[in-house]
Amino acid sequence: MSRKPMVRPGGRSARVQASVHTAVRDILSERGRDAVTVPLVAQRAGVTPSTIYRRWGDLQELLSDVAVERLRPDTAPEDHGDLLSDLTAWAEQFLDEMSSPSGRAYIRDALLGDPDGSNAGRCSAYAAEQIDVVLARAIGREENTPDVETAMDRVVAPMMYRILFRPAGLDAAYARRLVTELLDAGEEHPLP
Amino acid sequence: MSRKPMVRPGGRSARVQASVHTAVRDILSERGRDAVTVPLVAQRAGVTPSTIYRRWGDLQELLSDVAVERLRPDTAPEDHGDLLSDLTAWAEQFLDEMSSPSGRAYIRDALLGDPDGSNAGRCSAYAAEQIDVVLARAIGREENTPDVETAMDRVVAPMMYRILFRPAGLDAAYARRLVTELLDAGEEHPLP
DNA sequence: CACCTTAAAGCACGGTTATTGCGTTTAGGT
DNA sequence: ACCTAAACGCAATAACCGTGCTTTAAGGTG
Repeated sequence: MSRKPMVRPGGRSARVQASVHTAVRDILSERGRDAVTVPLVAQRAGVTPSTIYRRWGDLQELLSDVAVERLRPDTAPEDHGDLLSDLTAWAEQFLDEMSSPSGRAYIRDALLGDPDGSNAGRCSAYAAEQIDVVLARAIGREENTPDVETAMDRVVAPMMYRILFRPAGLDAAYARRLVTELLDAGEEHPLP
Repeated sequence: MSRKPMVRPGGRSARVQASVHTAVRDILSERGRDAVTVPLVAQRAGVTPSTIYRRWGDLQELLSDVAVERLRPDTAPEDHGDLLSDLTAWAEQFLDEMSSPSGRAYIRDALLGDPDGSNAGRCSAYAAEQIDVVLARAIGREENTPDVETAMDRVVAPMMYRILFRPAGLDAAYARRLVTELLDAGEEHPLP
């Protein structure tokens, strides 16, 4: 019996996908979000609009797809020797990238064309993965280490909430304070 | 000298605004988000499309406007006699309302048509206001009480983050746990 | 109370976009 | 080298978005 090919990752398909993605990013950076339209993306990518509708089905799904790829961290968190330094540096960089106007726009796009929540879930998984690397290092150093869920609740969630709902008055000091409070709380219940 | 009338709140304008808002809510609940379009809303509201463009300028701004009004709490938090009960009850109700499919949709709409972030800021202000009422009661009872910012970071932000980015596995127990952890942390540094 | 000013709503139209049917190309397997 | 079907290109259609101009009526004035 023959295997069913569910998707064609090679050759023309891959070329079209890459071309469309870069076209979307270019238009976003050059003319802003409102200028991104299917015919324009298609023209810039050297593709017909119908191709985009067949592959992505919707402009918002395409934007969400591009946004998630854009928000994926391209490098592992740096190692500064201890948990406090590692988490602080990561949180500062995260807040800096995400709170920029383009960062907020990408987050909103990722949330938008996402009926089942899988794209937004992928964004959250990226952050959890990065934090997990940092925490695993700390465990290796036998430091007192919170778990990933607590770190997400105490550090990532407050930053993201403020980025989305209260974008005024966000700075690196806020990120540092969240990390400090997370680790201080852990210190009060030291492991035996 | 004469005062400049900046806006006309009475008579026809108010009638049109109410009619358009209810039309949007009806279409949202009957046919879903994708069916909401300016001509359809206009037809249902007994209004011409140009009126909507003049007043709101954009479909997303209209949706954002309706969403914010829908998310405004219509009643003060109930008084259960102590801070733990009050905050727990409020958090459970908040999570229940916001994590529903329609709640998530309204939140996304409020975030969307919102270039300057004022609508999203209003949503956050609603929650802060409700929490402030609860905390003010607790202070009146001379209970040990965290401040509003801490409560937002520890309770509201984690719930909202999970609603938006990780909608699976959310229940009242999570809300209770967040409130308990917030108040337990405060108990460790009792006021003199 | 009648008049005046002007914000707000209605009307009609042009331009652009979203969307689908059908034929052609080409990737992946036999 | 051939075959199948997945993916793409072309073209046409219907719907929507957005705007200039006209008409209505809200709120103030003499």
